Amino acid sequence: MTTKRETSDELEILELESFLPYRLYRLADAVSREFSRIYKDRHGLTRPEWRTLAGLGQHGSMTATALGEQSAMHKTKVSRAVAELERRRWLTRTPDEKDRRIEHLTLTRAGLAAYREMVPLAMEFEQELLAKLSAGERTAITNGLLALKKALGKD
Amino acid sequence: MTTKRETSDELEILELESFLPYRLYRLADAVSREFSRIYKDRHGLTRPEWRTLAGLGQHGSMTATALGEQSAMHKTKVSRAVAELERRRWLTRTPDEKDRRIEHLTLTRAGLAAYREMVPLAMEFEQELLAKLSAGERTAITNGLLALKKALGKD
DNA sequence: CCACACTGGTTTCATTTGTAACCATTGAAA
DNA sequence: TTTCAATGGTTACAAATGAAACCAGTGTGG
Repeated sequence: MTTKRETSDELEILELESFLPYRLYRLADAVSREFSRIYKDRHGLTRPEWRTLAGLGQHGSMTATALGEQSAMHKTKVSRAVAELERRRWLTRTPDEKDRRIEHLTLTRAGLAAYREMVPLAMEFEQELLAKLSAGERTAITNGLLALKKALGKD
Repeated sequence: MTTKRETSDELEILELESFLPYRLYRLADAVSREFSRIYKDRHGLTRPEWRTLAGLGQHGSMTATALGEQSAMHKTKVSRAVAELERRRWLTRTPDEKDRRIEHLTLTRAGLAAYREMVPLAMEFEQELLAKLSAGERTAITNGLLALKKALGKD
């Protein structure tokens, strides 16, 4: 992954292009940026807002903390995204009966409609991307990412 | 990569956890965050600053535009990172003789020293990460990322 | 019952980022 | 040569982010 130009303690050069953290980041950034156009153009959503929508659409009803865990967002991001979606009337908060600190978040009809509209677009985006890969490459990416995730211990 | 719950136009659910852009981003973010500790703890560098250092260390002397291209950074990021490294006296600007818009950036002795110190740490980080993978997984990641990059057309 | 640590969530503030406007310089066209 | 589009780079402003302080509300130990 990385090339040593010298063996001893002479100057060692790091080839950024093949440095894993960099490669990974650059690619993720490019893909994410590309994909973001879909929800940004369509509804002016930010990434945290899109993730919130996606999380709620997928799970039906979640607390803010659960959302943060599922989509790896800082609580402040969640808080702000939720506030914005609420402002749009895409979700509602229902206070928990037993624990009044907790709010259960649910998509409204409008929120659900937006979700239903986004899902096929998201899938299509992914399909188009994957379609450019061979079957072998697809499994390579899938397995590679999975393995790396495990290696990171952030399971 | 993605699961359809329904075949017809009923509600389709997007499984965020297996959605490629999300998986990619999450992983890159985690790795990058982890790695950033190295240059942040050690020298209080930001990511753009680190990349600038890495670029110059690798290539010896570059213009700001070249830096931006190599490390996929917006010109404003480059500009600010360069300004900061200059403030630290880690690099110097030399105006181009022929084209006075251009400045050639070069690491000073101090900058080079910092670079030399960082490189082994970076390599070690990568090695430790890769060491947790099997040989097959390593090639899977490498090839997968490469293929995806090509698919994106951002070569 | 009452401290007191903890948790869910929001807000405040400082930093980082992106967009667009900008300045200076260049190069080609009129 | 003057003009004008394009380029290298910086700056100004607005938006997104993260850290830490904060405000309930909970639940445990005395």
